[in-house]
Formats: sequence, C-alpha cells, structure tokens
Amino acid sequence: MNIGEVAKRAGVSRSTVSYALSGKRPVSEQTRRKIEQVIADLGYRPNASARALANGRTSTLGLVFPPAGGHYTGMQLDFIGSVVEAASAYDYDVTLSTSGMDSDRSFQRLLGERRVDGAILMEIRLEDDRVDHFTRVDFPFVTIGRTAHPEQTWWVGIDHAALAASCVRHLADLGHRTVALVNRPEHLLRVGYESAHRGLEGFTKAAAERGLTARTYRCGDSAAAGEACVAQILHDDPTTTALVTLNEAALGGLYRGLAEAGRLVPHDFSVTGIAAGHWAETMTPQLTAADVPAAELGRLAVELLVERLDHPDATPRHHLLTPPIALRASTGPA
Amino acid sequence: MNIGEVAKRAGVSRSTVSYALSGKRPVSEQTRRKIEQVIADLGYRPNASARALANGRTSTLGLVFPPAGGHYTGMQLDFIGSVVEAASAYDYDVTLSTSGMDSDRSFQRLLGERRVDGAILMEIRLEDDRVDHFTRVDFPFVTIGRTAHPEQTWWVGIDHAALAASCVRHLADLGHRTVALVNRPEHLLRVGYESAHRGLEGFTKAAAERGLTARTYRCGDSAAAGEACVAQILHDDPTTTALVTLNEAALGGLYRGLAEAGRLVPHDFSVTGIAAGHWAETMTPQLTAADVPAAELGRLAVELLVERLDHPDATPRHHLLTPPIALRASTGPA
DNA sequence: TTGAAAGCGTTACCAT
DNA sequence: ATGGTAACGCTTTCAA
Repeated sequence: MNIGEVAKRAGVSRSTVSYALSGKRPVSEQTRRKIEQVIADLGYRPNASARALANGRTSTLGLVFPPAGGHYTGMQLDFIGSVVEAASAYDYDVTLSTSGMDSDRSFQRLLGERRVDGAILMEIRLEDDRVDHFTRVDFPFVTIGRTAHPEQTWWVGIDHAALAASCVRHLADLGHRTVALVNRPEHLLRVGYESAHRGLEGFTKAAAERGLTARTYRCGDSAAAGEACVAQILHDDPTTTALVTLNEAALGGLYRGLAEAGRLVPHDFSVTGIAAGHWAETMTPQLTAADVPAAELGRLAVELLVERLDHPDATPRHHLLTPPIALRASTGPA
Repeated sequence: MNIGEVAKRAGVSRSTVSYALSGKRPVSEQTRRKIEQVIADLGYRPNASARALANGRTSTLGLVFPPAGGHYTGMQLDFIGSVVEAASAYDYDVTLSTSGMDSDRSFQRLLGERRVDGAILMEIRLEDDRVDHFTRVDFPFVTIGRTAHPEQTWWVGIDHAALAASCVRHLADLGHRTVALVNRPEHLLRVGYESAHRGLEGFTKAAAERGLTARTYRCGDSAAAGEACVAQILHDDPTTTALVTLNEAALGGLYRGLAEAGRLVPHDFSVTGIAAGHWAETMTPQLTAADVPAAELGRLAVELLVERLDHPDATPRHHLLTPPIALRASTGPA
C-alpha cells in the first residue's frame, strides 16, 4: 500500500495523490474525493522514511539528556513528557539520546546520520562541548538551561541565581542569620553544571548582601548523602538555623538528618530551595520552594525549536523564567 | 557528502563503498583502506532516511507511554532511561510516543508511517486495545506488564500479585490483624490497569489466607490524596494497624496523614508496598517495600524486542520478576 | 487540472 | 574483486 497503489486505484497519477495530500497544488473536488475514498479504504499512510528522504526533513526532534548512573530527577521526567507532548502538537516525533559529551555514540548517530531536524539539550554546563559542537556545525538546537555565553544561542531556562537569592532573602526576612546551601554533587560542579553554579552564585551574593553567615556544601544526589550533609552542616556550625537546597534528590535525607539531630522543621530549623512543585508537596512539612515549571519549559523549548526550524535565519530568542517562591510549611521565624 | 561523493574520491563505485561499509561482500584490503581514508577525511556518515528506505528498517524502536496529566512516577523515568541505554547498545534509537489508547495521534504516526521497527508498551491494561491492535496487524512489540491473556505475547513484568501478597504476609507475620490496601486511582482501575488489579488480587487473597481483616482503597496519585486516604482508612476502622500501598505518588501523603492522626511509623502503624528502591529510601522512616527493578525491566524489554526483530518467527518469550521485599524501617510488630 | 519523470541516498542483484 | 543499475516510496519540476 504505497502511493502508487493509491494512484492506480483512484485512476490518477502518483503526483496527483501527493498533491491531494499536501494541498500544494489545487486538485479538483471530484478527484480529491475519489482519492480520499481510496486512502480510507486502504488505510494508506505515507512512509516516513521515503518522505524524509525526498524532502530532507525527518519531522523528528532529538532530546539529549544525560545517561543514568546518577539518578534521574523528577524534573527531568516532567521535561521529557512535556517535550514529547508539545512536539506532537507540531507533528514532530521525539527521539531520545543519552549523552554527556559530544563524543557519545547515540548523539553522533542522531546528528551524523541526520535522524533529527533539530535537538533540545538538557542539563547544560556553563562551558558545554555539545553546544559548541552544534554551533560549529550550525545544527539547529535549543537548550534547556544556558551556557556562560548564551547571547547567540536559543534557550529556555530559569534564573537559578535569582531563585536561590530569593530563598536566602526569604530566610533573612524571617530572621535567620546563619544559613547553609546544599548544592548538587562535587563532580557536577566540577564539570560546570549550570544550575549548580548559578544557584551557588545567587546564594552567595544574597547572603553577603544581607550580611548572613553562609556555608556551602556539595551533596550527592541521594537521601543518604542528604542525611550525611545535614550532619556535617550542624557539626560545622551548630548555630545554623536554615538551609537552601538545590538538590532535589537529597531532600528526603535532609529532613531525616534534621529529625535525627532533634531539629524540628520549621520550628527549630527552616528548609527551602528549588524543586518541582509536586515533589515539594510530598515532603512533610511541605517544602517552601521555588517551583521549577518543568512542563512549561519543555513546551517553550519545543516552540522555540520549531520556530528556529521554520525560520533558519531568525535571530536567537530565549525565555528566562523566574518562578516565585511557593510558601508552604518548611520555613518559619528563626 | 553522500556515498557517491565518497565513491568518486576513492575511485570506486558506490556499491563498493556500500559493501566496504557493511562487510556483506569481500573488498580488497587496498580499496578498503582507500575508502576508509576518504570517509575519515570527509567525515561521511550514511543518511539514515535513505538507508531506512532502502532496506525497510529504521533502526528505531518506539516507546509508548501514557500522556502526562496524571503525574509521572519515578519508575517510569527509570524505564525510559534504561530502555534508551539498552537500545543504544544494540544500535537502535528510541522514539517516544505518548498514548493511552490505540487511537492516539503520535501512536498512529509511529505505526502507520513506519517510523519504528518495533515498540515497547508501558502501563499495560488487562484488556489493552493497543496490544490488540499491534497483535492484529502483526507489529513486533514487547510489553512492560502483561495483559489478562499474555500467552502468545512477548512481555516483561513483575508479579504484582505475589509482591502484594508477600507484603501482606510480612505484616501478618508481625502480628497485624487489620490491614488496608492503598491502590491507584479509581479511573486506572476502571480501565483495567494491570498492576492495580493484580496487586489488589494478591492483597485480597493473601489477607483471606491469613484471616486478616482487610479493606481496600483507591487513592489519587498525589500527596494530598494520600493524606485524605489515610484519614478515611482510620475513620473507617480505627483498629487498622498497617497498610500496603501500590501508589508511589501518594506515599508522602500517607506518612503525613499518619503523623497527623498521631500514629507513629513503625511503632503504632506499619507501612509497606511496592515502589522504586531509591524512592523508598527518601522516606522517613525508610519504606520496607518490594523494590521494582525498573532498570532491569527496561533492559530486558529491549533485549526481547531485538530478539523478536531478529527472529520474526521465534516463539514468544517473557520474563516475570518477583523481587524480594527489602526490609527497611517502616514496619514493626503490631 | 493533471501526468511523466527526475531526483533524494542507500542497498542489493546481476553482470563481468 | 568490482561496477552498473534497478529498486525503496515519496516530492516536485517540467510539460501539456
């Protein structure tokens, strides 16, 4: 059941069928109906590979996210889901590629073999070789997150610095004087992970502005690491009364560590940070946090990429989101 | 930079280049080296669309998972990640498709336009029209989870009935006499969601065998719903001393509800269920639970699918996993 | 308004 | 061991 078969049964040429389908050339009402009839009877659908070969576009987007090993966060799943749904609305498929560096196998396949028309990159680093590579070969892409020099690139992101800063100010307003930052793991900072660096920067700056005593910690992406991290914080400075976390996966462990140290949240100790909204709500007490609008970011990324694909010479655009802190139950007066 | 260009520069024909690449026909050592040289210089990679058109295979697998709306669970992300990684090891890409029913748009695209060679279906229902559809059109697929009649199909899954039953027995062994089941939401049961039904079945049967008083509840996939569910459970029968949950997303709410009711876990009340391991560990106290080996399931699903694609007439195979309960800190003597 | 035919970049069969 | 060429199924230009 290819286009030739449809043409034969409808008594027209293949080109007429093609035009009837695409509407790029007028087709008489009569033949159009005849063709539609045959198509419905046969259940014909044009072959995607042939179509891709003919017009040089695959109607597929690549979504590049880092390999497992490190656990995935809830945020990442929300991104993936929203990207797939948004892409589907524009008639694009999404193929996944796990890749940390531009040397990855599946990453090279997507690009080299032209399996996708464009790509969305997650988990951006300040200096990102994947971004450099895409830019160098002029391949259309949008990043979720931004590099150190995002001027000429297309991206969506949240303002981690502003978010971390507003967490600090929120704590300062409540009277806290000694605070800690629970960041992502050491190795992510070392490779220049954007959110970890910008969050750290915002935290540090805001703490200085408010004259707070501030310490920063790197913490593994697990409950166990979070628990250990709290112990360290309280050991280093027992007068600490609040923390800001950029580490979603450690959150449960942070709570547990505080409980073990006999610090009641929010009475004796305040916790806040950046996290996915529904995750923040599973905690007890519910986490006062800047909710990452992952679904919206995914949708915006797709919209930008589609726009870029439709207008290859458009000037780069971006969206920087600064969601407000959702006040819940994990922070209180010092 | 297509195969013709390579051929020209190497001074051979296109077919020779093709055979040098695929190894399906002997090529003299000399020309092979010359060709490889040119390929390296040009950075040539065969075009995936052309290749797919020529040999009728896309080297892409479809991964069908349900649309958002209901939040995704941690398990689902683990599946996705492991499927992508395993597929990559077999040189397959993975394209995602959100679909609840066989009528979905992106689902139809994947199938109808032959964008994928085979598919992996998640979130299986006992009577699943997607499975029926795939079977009817003889499209190669593997399900994560199994239908009511899985005899002639390829699948991987976990034995939810056995897992729920062993949770019940664990509680009975601890002396609990009145227990509750926190299941997935009403609408999922109504559409015949496998894990919810089989879990319910295993729970009910095991409770009867041990002569326990048992009640079952349907609970929304959120912390708030979990909180409400616990309130209901304790209202319906205040003598309830333990619960089994199939609902990962509600877990945080269940703990909160118990705390609000003044029931200390595990001292006054035991909680157990089926969940992803690292999720179970973020809870305080850590959840004693049957850990779903999501990563392993994803890998096995890919292996089965690849096998099926390589041997179209092989007889259906499957893997039924029954992970043991990991004893943590949320259960204790009645 | 429609048809014929030349691509798109591979693969694989048929020759030599 | 290698080359020529007809597929694969679609789009689009050129003609009528």
